[in-house]
Amino acid sequence: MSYLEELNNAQREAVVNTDGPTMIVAGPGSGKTRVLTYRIAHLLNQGADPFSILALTFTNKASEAMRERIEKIAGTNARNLYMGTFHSVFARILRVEAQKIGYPSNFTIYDTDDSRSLIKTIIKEQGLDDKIYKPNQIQWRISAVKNALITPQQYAEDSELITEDRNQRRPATANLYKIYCERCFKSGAMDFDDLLLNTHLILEKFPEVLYKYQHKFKYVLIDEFQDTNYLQYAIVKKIADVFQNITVVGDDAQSIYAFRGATIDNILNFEKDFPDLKVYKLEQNYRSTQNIVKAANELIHRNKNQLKKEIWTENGKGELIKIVRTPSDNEEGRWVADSITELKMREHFRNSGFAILYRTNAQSRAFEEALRRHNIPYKIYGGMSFYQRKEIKDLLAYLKLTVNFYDEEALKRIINYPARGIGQSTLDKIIITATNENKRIWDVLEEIHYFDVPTRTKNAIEEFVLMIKSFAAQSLKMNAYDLASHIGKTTKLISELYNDKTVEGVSRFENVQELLNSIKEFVEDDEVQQPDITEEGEVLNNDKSLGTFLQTVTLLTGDEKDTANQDTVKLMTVHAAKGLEFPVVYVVGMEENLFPGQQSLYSMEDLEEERRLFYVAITRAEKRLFLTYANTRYKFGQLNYCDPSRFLQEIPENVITHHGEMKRAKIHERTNTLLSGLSRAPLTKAPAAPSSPSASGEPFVADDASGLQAGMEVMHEKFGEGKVVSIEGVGANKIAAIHFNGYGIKKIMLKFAKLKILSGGM
DNA sequence: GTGGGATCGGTTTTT
DNA sequence: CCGATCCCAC
Repeated sequence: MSYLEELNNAQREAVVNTDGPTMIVAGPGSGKTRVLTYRIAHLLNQGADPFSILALTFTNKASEAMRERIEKIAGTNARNLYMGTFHSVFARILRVEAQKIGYPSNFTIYDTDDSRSLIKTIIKEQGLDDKIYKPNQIQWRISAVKNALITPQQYAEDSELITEDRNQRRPATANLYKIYCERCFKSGAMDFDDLLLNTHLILEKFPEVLYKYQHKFKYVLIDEFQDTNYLQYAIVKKIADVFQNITVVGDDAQSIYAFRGATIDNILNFEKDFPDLKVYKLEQNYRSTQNIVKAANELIHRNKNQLKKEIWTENGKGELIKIVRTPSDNEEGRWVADSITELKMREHFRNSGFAILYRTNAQSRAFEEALRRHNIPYKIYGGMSFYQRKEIKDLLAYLKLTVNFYDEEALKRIINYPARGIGQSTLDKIIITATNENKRIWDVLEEIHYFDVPTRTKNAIEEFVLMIKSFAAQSLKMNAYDLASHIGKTTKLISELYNDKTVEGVSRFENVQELLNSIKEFVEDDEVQQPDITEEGEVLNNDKSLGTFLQTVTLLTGDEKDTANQDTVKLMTVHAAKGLEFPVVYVVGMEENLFPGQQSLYSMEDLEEERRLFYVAITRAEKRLFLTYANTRYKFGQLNYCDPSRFLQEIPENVITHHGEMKRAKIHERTNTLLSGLSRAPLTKAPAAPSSPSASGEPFVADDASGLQAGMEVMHEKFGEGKVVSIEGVGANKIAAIHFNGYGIKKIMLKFAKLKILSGGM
């Protein structure tokens, strides 16, 4: 067992004691992934059946990496592990079991966009105002209650939830939730939460199914346990109940998904639910320099909510952490690109040794531009994923509809794309008919000859139905790749893109080709995997069917290509960087209101989560760490002044060095210049109007540029004294805004010299 | 039913 | 600044 010799004592203990409930608490850089992979490999080497091992991760990236590493040690057996993200593993199980609760095994998976679109539709159908019932917020709420295992019925009877909704002036939320669930069910569709929820439901309702999986999975292992939510834990707890061979690996200090329901309670409950558990602590850090480890420790100790832990390292002190101030976001980008160039020359780092980490995806732009100008190859993770692009979703929608006629979202997307004369009003009528007769949209389409519709439209619809049915018939004879190409041709989808010679058009065309390629790969991949078989004897999950492909693809977030091996600088959010490490790390945008984000400044819990996030960010670095911030930053195309992040002050002085000091006075000078320039700037299109601020909150209309002065008076009147902390410049449509800093942030806006209070602060 | 121009509103983070 | 949406002319 040569691989065991690569481990230190604590790691080895955690690898070889494979039985019984186990918790491995592993600090950043402590070889957590290695321990987990070796533990699984060890199980296999000791003769465990790979099909009896369930290993759950959070990202596809993590599970791919782990499978590869296990394969190196334990051979091709690793391919048969039941391993993947929670969502993909449960989707696989549901493919076998979903029929028990009335879903087809070919159920569609709705991604976030599909589900939001459905919610939007429902809100409109119910005649509700989408300014009050904001689809995003409703979606968030539905997701939250699903993960708390609250059914629509329970929601409607829960006085606390009802009161909350009433206070938010959204009393119909419970009803929306109910309708949303019904519509998903009717469409044969599950959203991301449903994959968990329905798995849980089936295990609870059907003891024989529970029995089956309890005995199938003799070993259960969970990575990043601190990020599991209540529902996920409830499921694995059930499954592991018989053999009790459950291993969780995690670090409460790296819990950064509370916003989506992850809870520390799972760690505490775990100790309660499995009282005789063994705990292994991995605290030695092999990744970072002493300076970085020290900064991380001091920082995280400021959090009250934490299990006491201290990471340490035998590595050298290393370079000091460099804090960098730049005048603007663009110069921040330029500085980082310069720095990368210099380090590559002087110290021979590879491109792939660098990572630029930011808080929000929107920040990537400046770095992209600078890197491109410096001819440094880079790769951006996250942002708009490949599978969210319009052209991809369009083709996928055809495929989805072919597999599942009832998929409402897919249907709505492509019934008139490319245009075939079935417009919005026709579709509206059909949907109303379907709702009234309690049918599905597809049923109405199929029976369109019974309804009163203009002949032209009728023909168009009949032709459409016929086309989709013919695709479905062909799907039985063709493989997924041939079918997809056939569909692309028949629908003119591909030729439409091919004829578009704009830059975007060409890239869309290429994207579709890439999708076809990936389907081809999927079809030709002859990796053997033991199939799942239903009680009815149906063979599932080893086929190359379109249905399997579609379910897999929806759960894929980004490009799972082997980009890790390419020699490129990596750009990503801090969230996406979890589990990764780089010799040189730039954590950028270290500004108050950005990192920590402004929503987190008013709650202790949220601020602590931001701090854990920052902890994750800096512990990605092996040798060099740069923390940069800009004095000014564009937001919605408008200039803002920024303060350095409080987190910068939480790093001990003796491990940092500064670069690019800018005098405070100078900043104020610039602020004032802007201010005076603004008040002199003539604002066009000023409507004639009364000139006194109204107390009712009605927009106050000023007649000219003096509106700015008037605006400040309104501010004082409404909010009391405050100082101007930033000004957003006069943009394309003459917007000016003042940020006030009294208790919180107050903001007003001058628009066509019309004054409006946009947000009242906290 | 379609396409163009004006207007409004919005930024966490992921499966 | 950028995309979604609304409104209007064909």
